[in-house]
Amino acid sequence: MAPTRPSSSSSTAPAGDGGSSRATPAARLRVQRVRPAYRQVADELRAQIVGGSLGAGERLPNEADLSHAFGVSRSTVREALRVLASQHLIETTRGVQGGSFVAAPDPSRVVEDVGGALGVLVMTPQLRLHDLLEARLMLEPSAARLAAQRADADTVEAIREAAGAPRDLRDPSGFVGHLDFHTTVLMSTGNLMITMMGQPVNDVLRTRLRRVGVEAAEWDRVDEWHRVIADHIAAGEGAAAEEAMRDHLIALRSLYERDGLWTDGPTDT
Amino acid sequence: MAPTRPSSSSSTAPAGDGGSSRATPAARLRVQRVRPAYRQVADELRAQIVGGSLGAGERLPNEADLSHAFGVSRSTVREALRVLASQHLIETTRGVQGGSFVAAPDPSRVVEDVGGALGVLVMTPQLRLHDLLEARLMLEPSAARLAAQRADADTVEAIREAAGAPRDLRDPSGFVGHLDFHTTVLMSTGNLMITMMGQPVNDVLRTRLRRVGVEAAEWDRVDEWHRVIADHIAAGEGAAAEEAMRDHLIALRSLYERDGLWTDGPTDT
DNA sequence: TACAATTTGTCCGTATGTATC
DNA sequence: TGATACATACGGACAAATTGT
Repeated sequence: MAPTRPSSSSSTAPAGDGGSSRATPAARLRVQRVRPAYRQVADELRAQIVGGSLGAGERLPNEADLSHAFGVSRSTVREALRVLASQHLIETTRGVQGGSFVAAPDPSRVVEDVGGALGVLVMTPQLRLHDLLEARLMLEPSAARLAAQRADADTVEAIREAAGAPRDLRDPSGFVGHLDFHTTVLMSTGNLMITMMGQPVNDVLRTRLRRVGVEAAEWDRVDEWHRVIADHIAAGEGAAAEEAMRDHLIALRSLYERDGLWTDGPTDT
Repeated sequence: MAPTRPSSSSSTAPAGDGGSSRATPAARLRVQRVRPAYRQVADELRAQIVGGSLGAGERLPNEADLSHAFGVSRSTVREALRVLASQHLIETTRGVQGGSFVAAPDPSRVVEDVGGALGVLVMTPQLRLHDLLEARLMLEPSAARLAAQRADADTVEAIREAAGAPRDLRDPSGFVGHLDFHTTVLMSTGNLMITMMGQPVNDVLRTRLRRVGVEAAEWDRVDEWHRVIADHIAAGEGAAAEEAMRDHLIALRSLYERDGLWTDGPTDT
């Protein structure tokens, strides 16, 4: 609470009073560019949020009060709030009872953001399809082993459902169902960090990979592999599950890396 | 180019013209909350960027033109631009020749963002220290094996330097140097995706973990382990590097999980 | 059902800082 | 030394959404 001014130790001369007196000649050396006011406000509020001074669910002062407290205009406060909102640190609603509230940490939003960032990075010289598949090949076999060691009745059922759900291969949801098996395995480790590592890759593959050119028989083999892996996990056979997942991903990799499996943009094509 | 209006098919009645005519009674059922104009503008521009319609380095129209093109005010455009800038999709500079430019995809920014998001997630019931260490234990041994298989002269030198750099244990930079070895191993895989998976964890451990209570002799053993791993990687002994890294991380885990190694906030305490 | 209160959303006009030429 | 073109910031006003009376 009680937000402090962004800079300006003098209380009689609010920072950013339309036009102010900053512009000291020392700044001409371009040692460092002044950070805009909206950034300073955003940084200050972010520090209060991540520092625990503002707890999850807590309500921020309204925009008018914030603008007065920071000595900036309401427009500037709003730009700062937009930054925080786009980082999922606050959520804003309208109306009486509305306002800006500190958002609860949400892993799924992190996964979404990373997936989005991956979408613009992938297919550049820096990040190729092969890198994604190789990274997945590093994580998911170990995840399958861990899942086998820890699976209880509920997770086993979820994995079996993800592996065995019947689907029409011509239906787009079929492809989604396919990768949802891998997602389920990640989550079955009971380790959120492992899910957050692996899921963005799966998301990018799901949204940017074409299904054209893949024979139905190949998809049947994918299904069969999933069932085998699910059986190993259900039986608690960690080493076997790891091996089966590795073999499966290697086969998938050669399937994916055939030409024409990529789209330029999202799946709309 | 040629951005379209956010909604409002009628060209004679710009959306958000101070007061407008929307407010159809059908909306009273709260089927869906209307998205604010700044959000629609941001989404439209984002679609143009990720869709390739606006290439990296390309310049967006200035704020006045954008406000005219979208039929909204400059303030609304600015809020949209703040959202895109905070997602590292654009960069804005002032002055003539300035403006908003489509940013080049930058993996390091993704790593920073994920690290920041991890910082607010960690130490909640959803994500514990043990999860981070376990996830690292899954990734880095395999990464060490891959690094050994691929290391050329330059990367070997970098790894040796990260492992053998002398440091004062009482100096904070010593701790940084310690985890930089693990970062170097990740990067030595030549696979950016693996680095992006593992580095945020290392960042969080570096910024939020205390060094107090750790004996100097234990740090010496950490150094020794790093040297052993570096030797295996330099010799191209993948299996040995993987084993050594695994043993090292297991030992580190028991070291980290002792009481009192966590700080509530960033390292300032 | 109607009305009031509160808060965000959006607009406009204006002024200033900043970088380039 | 200007002149230009851009982002940055201000302040005030009104519209829209939500909740309560």
